[in-house]
Amino acid sequence: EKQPCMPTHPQKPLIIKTGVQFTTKVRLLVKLPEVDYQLKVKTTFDKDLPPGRVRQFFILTNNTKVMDIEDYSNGCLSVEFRHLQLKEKKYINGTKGNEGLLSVTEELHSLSFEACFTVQGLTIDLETCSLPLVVISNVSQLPGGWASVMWYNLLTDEPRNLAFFGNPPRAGWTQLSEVLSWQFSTFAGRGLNKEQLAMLGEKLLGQHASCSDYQVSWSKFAKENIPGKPFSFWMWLDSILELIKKHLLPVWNENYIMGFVSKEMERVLLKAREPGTFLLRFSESHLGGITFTWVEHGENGDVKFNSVEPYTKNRLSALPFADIIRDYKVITDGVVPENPLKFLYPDIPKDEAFGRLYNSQPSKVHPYIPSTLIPISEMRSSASSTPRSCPSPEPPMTPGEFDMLSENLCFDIDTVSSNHNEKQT
Amino acid sequence: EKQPCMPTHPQKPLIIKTGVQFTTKVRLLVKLPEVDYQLKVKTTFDKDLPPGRVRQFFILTNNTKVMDIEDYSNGCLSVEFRHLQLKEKKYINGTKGNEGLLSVTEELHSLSFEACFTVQGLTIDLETCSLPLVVISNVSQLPGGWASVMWYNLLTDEPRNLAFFGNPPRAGWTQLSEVLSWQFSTFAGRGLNKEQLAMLGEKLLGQHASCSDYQVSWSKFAKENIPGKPFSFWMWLDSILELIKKHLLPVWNENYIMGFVSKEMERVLLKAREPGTFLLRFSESHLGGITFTWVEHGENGDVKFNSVEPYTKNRLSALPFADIIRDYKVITDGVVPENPLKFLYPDIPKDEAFGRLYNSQPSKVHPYIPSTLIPISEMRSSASSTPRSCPSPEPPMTPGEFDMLSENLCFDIDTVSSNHNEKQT
DNA sequence: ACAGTTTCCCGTAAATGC
DNA sequence: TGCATTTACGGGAAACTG
Repeated sequence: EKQPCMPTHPQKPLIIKTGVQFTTKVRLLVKLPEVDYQLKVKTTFDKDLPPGRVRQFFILTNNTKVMDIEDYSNGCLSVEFRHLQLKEKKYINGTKGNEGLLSVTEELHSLSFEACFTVQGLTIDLETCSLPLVVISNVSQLPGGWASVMWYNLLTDEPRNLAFFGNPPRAGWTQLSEVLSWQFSTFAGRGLNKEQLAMLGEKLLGQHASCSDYQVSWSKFAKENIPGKPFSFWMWLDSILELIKKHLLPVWNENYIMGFVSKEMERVLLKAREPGTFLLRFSESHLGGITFTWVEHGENGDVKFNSVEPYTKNRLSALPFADIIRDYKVITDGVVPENPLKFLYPDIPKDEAFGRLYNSQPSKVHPYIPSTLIPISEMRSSASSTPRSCPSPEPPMTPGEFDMLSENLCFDIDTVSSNHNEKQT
Repeated sequence: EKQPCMPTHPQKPLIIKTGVQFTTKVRLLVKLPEVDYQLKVKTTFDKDLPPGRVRQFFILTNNTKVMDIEDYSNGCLSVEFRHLQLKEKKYINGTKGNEGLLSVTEELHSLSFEACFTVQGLTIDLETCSLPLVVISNVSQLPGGWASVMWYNLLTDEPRNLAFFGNPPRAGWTQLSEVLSWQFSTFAGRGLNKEQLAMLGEKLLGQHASCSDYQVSWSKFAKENIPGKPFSFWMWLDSILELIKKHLLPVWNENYIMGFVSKEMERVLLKAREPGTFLLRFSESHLGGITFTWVEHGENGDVKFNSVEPYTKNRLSALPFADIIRDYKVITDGVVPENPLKFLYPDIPKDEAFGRLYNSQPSKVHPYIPSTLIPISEMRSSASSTPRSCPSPEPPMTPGEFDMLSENLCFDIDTVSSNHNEKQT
């Protein structure tokens, strides 16, 4: 009879952090014949949960409230609990929650609502409970918790299977990829296209990607590390989602970030384009990084690809990404800085694509000269001995002003580790 | 008989933040004849403080402990309270603490210790209490609280005058300047020299600075805003101290930051030096900023001074200050970037002074090209029409790549507001 | 409306537990 | 010892409260 709405973390329902306030609301779906007395509702966390195996929590703050008539709806009774807060139960005896089998973000909990009332001499007990909840103690556990919520909702319709992660089912790639795209459309405003999803599928499934609908295990999705990397597939993907949310929203929504593209595909795409054509791609080797790769032609006709060291949230909070693209310079042999980025793949002039997104920061602090940061890469001219385009008589750059690149890299070489994700579609 | 040690905030004793743990220790200075029973000590916060006028706090956690023999000292009894935590008492009736007269950082509180024991049928009560304490609820109040602690310690020897800020005495500039220098030597490792203190004195006292020992009021020191600025003298000075602690420690300790020097004095000093001579100075107009000013000679023999927009903690956490000095470039008319900083005042070659402090960040992320940020200012050539030093046939900087400075400033002009701090020593 | 003050809580670092 | 998890709390921002 009741329909429990759910507690919230910022935009992530069903995840509750200990010590942080959350809100929940219950509505009585039947109208009561007599409402001449107060109907109290009590919420209990982890009710009837047997001790052992998992942690248990309780509601720190006031957990009883009186139902009231909703003014805006059709007059049914409802109650909203606010400022609820969770704390872990500590056991005196040895039984410590979370015994190794499941990680804390795989533990499922629940919030129960109880009410008892009497109508015409008849005592009626009402009880209902929430969908499974994940309890975390630090925001660093939010990605793991959200992975659990996604997997549960994707793969079961049961309202309360708290043992779900004892033996979690696999997910078909088709349905999983849909969920992944939803994440991006929900949290970043634009979902993933076929090509992007294909790259993710390959990364996750390796050679099985060609199968019509390979089943992905929970472990492969969120628990095992990607071979050769210290993070799981979902951790990696979520770090990118966070990067977009905080630093790349307009660029992402304009569809200027190809993002998920293998290094091989990147080359195939750029090879035939004008020199100075670049594309934007998320780092596969580090969490939450974005890089650009551009193509150059040496005078002996060979094609060179360069990728800049990925920008992470720290760098991007010092300088917005569009400004990085606008101002990026390469200095070769300490001579003349030049911006190698000319056309966004396939052939959009850089300023045409990013012009509206540049942050013109005039910063009129009167007696001072405005100053801004500029991203620069320094390279030695390669073995192919590029001639100096402007051998100025007195070099404007003092030699030794920068630490020289210890090595010049003309070709972008894949890491040597044997991961499954270096295939080409 | 007891000697109370004091609770701590990071390096700032006598200031306690609500909800944050603190520690205190009491020692019994006389040896007891019989110690065959446990001697309990109880701590009470704001004991005997009459309600009204000021906020009152209490200790949330366990406040009673048994004294123990100190193993390392001469066997006297002592007890250390850890994990103490403060919370404000809320009154049901209208009496709300802090009634307008004093700001919360001027309220003085105290921590009391009580013990009661019986020797040979004689009951003895022991009680002692701490020096006055300031209670804050957010770190943003720490500077204000520390100002109070300094003023109290500077101007009274009373152990417990909680009404001190009801009518705070003035401080002689001589003793105050000593305290200010101590702040820098304690928290930044190097104190202030005569010239720096003279500039501060002038800033605080205006024309009175010449008086042999002008008295500074508490209000002028920490409460009133500096004329024309939205912050008090101490807030300004403390913001600089924080900037040094977090971002400028080595540079400050090498004595490379003149820091406190008026804009007039700056010019006098730089005027006679080589072009490219620069000095480092803290911003007077903004909290926690540092700038450099360098001198240039126009070809018509005139002397020009340029000051860069001050760097604040945000910028400095993107790029360390020494690297800013190393890499700073000025672009005139979008042509050729040049670093105008050559000699640290009076005549130390830049790299000789700062060489050891540069952060060479090779950042060997293999397949990528390292990238770093560089601070740049862009200027139009001035009305005196500086000829282009290198009119390259194909300008390497694309025109319009930066937002142009709306105005070129040859002379650094003081703000027009009538503050007292624009005098010359 | 507003300024002084407190609360809230993310995100990093440190502590803790296993 | 190392990893998983929790605790601590600075710091920015929102909420509070006269």
